[in-house]
Amino acid sequence: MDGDLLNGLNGAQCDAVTSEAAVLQVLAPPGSGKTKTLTARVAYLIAHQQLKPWNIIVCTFTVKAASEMKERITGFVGAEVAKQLKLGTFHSIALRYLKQYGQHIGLDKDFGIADTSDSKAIVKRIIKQHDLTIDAGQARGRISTQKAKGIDSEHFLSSAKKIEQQEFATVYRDYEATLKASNLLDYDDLLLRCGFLLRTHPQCVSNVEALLIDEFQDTNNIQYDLMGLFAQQRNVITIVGDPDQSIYGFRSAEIKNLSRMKQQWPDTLTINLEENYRSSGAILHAAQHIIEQDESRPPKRLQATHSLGMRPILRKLPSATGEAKWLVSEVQRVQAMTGNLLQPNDFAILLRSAALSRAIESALNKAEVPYRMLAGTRFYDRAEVKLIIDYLRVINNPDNSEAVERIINVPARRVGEGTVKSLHEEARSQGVSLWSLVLNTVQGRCKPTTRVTEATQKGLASFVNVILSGQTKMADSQTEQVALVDLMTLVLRKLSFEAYLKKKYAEEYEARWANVEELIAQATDASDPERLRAMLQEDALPVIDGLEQRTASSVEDTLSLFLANAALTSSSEEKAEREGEKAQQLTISTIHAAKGLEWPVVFIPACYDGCIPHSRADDNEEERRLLYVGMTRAQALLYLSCPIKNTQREETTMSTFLVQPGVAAFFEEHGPSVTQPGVAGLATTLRRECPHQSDIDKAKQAMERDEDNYWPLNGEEPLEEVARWDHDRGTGTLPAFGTTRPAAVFTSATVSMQQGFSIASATIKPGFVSVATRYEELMEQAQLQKVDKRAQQTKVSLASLEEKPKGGKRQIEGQGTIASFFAKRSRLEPASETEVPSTAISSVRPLQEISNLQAEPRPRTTDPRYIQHRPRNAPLPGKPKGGAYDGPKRSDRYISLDSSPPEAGTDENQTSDTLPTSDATQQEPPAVTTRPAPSFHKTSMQAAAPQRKTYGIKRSMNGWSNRGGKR
DNA sequence: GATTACCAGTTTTTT
DNA sequence: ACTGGTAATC
Repeated sequence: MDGDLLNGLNGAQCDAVTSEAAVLQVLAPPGSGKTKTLTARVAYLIAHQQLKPWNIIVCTFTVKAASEMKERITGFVGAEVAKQLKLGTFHSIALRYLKQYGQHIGLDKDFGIADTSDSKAIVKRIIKQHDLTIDAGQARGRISTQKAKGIDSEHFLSSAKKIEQQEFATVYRDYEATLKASNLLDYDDLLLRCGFLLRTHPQCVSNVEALLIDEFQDTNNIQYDLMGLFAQQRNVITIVGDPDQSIYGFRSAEIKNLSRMKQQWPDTLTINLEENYRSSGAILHAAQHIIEQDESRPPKRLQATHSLGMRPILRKLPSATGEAKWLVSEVQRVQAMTGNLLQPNDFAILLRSAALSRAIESALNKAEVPYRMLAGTRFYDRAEVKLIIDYLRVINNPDNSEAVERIINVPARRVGEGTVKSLHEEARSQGVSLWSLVLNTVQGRCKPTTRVTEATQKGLASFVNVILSGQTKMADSQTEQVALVDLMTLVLRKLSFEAYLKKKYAEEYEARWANVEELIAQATDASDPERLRAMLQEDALPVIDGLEQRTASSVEDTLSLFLANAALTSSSEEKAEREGEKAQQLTISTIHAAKGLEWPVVFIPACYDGCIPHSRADDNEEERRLLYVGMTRAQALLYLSCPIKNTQREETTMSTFLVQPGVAAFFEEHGPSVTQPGVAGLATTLRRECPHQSDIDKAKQAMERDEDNYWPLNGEEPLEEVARWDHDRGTGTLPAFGTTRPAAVFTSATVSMQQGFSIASATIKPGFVSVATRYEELMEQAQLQKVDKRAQQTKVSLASLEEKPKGGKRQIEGQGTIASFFAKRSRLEPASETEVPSTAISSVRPLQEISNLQAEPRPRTTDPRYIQHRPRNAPLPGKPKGGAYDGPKRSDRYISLDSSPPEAGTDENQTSDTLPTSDATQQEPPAVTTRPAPSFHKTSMQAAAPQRKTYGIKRSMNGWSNRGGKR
């Protein structure tokens, strides 16, 4: 037994699993087997301490973490036992307690859950009603924060002084009143009320023998309280967490809870896990370097167990679209060059915000790379599903005015916004719900002051009819057997829902209807008495003597349970995941949603200031941790990239986290050359079988290029793109280089690999180098570069400090950053046997200082293979110097399409302040000077260019929200 | 004449 | 998906 359980665990993990300590903290960095340890401990508690699974509570923060945890525990103890555990998100566990014991604190058993849209609508209405000036979104956030801190609306009211606070107090109070009137609890209420229940009725948790919490660094104060309350009987608590991965501060997570826990239970045992089993050494070192920028953070050990592997990549690209194209080409290249060792499933693209997916989706679609969205819009939030759910909610509880308002005119019934507002207001002043006013109007019992046209009256009647027949059906269920699914089909039929979808979504209709079918399937599932019993049992809390417990009996109960679960789950995702296993597809996700997961290859695009760190974030440390979390998802290959222009075509500055001293040393500036030993190293890191050389060769054949050498390193447009621009417009006479130029060969090379170690030279390093030695080297190298760069760095950061406000004359700052970034680059020269960066730097330096007439501190990589890709580095023969070259920095001054380049004088004046240089032209590499003049119009063209390229994909569709269940 | 329906442009992260 | 503006409609 022990053998099985502890198999494959290291010493520290074993200690954690078998610890006799009552209160245990396991602090574990990414990839150290945190979840594995937690699941093994659950199994251990059951097997060795004879705890009953139904007396164990396991809490996670996200739905995905919960299902992952369940899966892994099932692996240990089998499905039967796993099912008996009380496992779920904090919210779902709180929900179970409230559904089953809520009557003890005066909670109606049919309470619904106010989801985000409900609370938003309520707050908005209150603000409008009182003519307040505060922002609805902000107010909502503040309500949540106040609740999380445990300050209720009354308490807040008494302490409010300023007008602005008074306003907020009003909103808060009315919001609470509205929830109460509609019999709703919001997300925070679930936790708060559960806390209240357990405080006043500790018997509810008298059975609990152990509590385990995953990702503890994300707990907020209420959740912390709940922890103590859940465990109040025996105080047996195990938590795992990592302060470095705390990324939910916006949800009031408190890292301090870790130390608070130690104070509350002084005998808390802390075990640190230090070994990372996930990522290659190079990835880990880079991530570690970034997280250590936070100086307030206590130093922590993180031991790599894998070999160094390939250095992460930090790539510059011209634009979001360019970045997306490059990204896709790298996916394809790496896949081919590794002889299909890597499949689409092995790639993930992690984003700071979901909206960034657009360009990437286009590129993936165009290249026909299959992909899926992880945690896009939750299933129950998809418009068509939500609509049906809302109908059911109203049938279940017509006093939910927010839900009524959302569905009253969908499908269109000629009941417009104005009418609804007015009716709502009237209902409020009469002290009745919107529904009863509408009902009375339709049935002729009252005449509203609101003007209602004949058509509108008819529309209202048909709405009332749907709801009433639904309610009748439910009432019938007392006498005959009516299932949940019957109710749903009734609603669908009454609404002619299929026809409605067809009309509204046209060609997208199928995917929409598929979602509805999925919903029907779920309802069918819940309607099957057998399945229903199983589900209820799984949710059921153990019966406790002398404590009254409610259980679902009627359809009504089933419905309200179903709806409550719908508000908390994203259950179709499991299904999507299962399907996802069959079909190979790449993953796109937000970094937040990717927490706890891992992939062999990870891309993190859009690494610029304003995105990471996000411009609206108020805690930059948290943003840094977010980047850290993203980076540590990668097992073997990590790509960060930064378009030099954002989606609004403004110039960007690379993320502050990535321009800090020493960072550049950890990255390559382009994708790796994948060699045979490199593939072997990858295979080792991923613990997979190495593909045959013949497979690699075969895959290579199909590739247009086998190196990441199409996009210039400095982030400018590739020559071919520029040529195409000109050609399309009929003004250019290119191309100087064929579009199918043979791929360049990395002679002086960079990331060649041997036995999993990256070596900065093509010269293959003989013999074995220990991880430790390599690490030393790397650190030394970083150190050297740090010293070397201090000077430039100060310059740059000063510049960027000054330029904090956006807009204006960005170019100086931007160029400074770019220049310094490239100045840091050192490994492009063939290094000596033992890679000594400082040498490399000095050998590169002279060339870097060369500048052309433009006086642009453009990066000067010495690598000849890139020279031909830098069309716009040279002064343009016989033409004014501004032109095509000054794209980004002038973009704000060119709005319309302008075919003549800017006056030379202006440009010179402007740039000469920054960096006066003279003789650069002569030293320009020959390859460049022979190149014909490219476009002058890039900047203005871009500004005037059609807003979007659609690539034949409907752009109206925000894939993020729709893709989830389809295909 | 007022309302409703449709179209175009922008979006932090999650229960 | 949400907002705000304009065209179409009772």
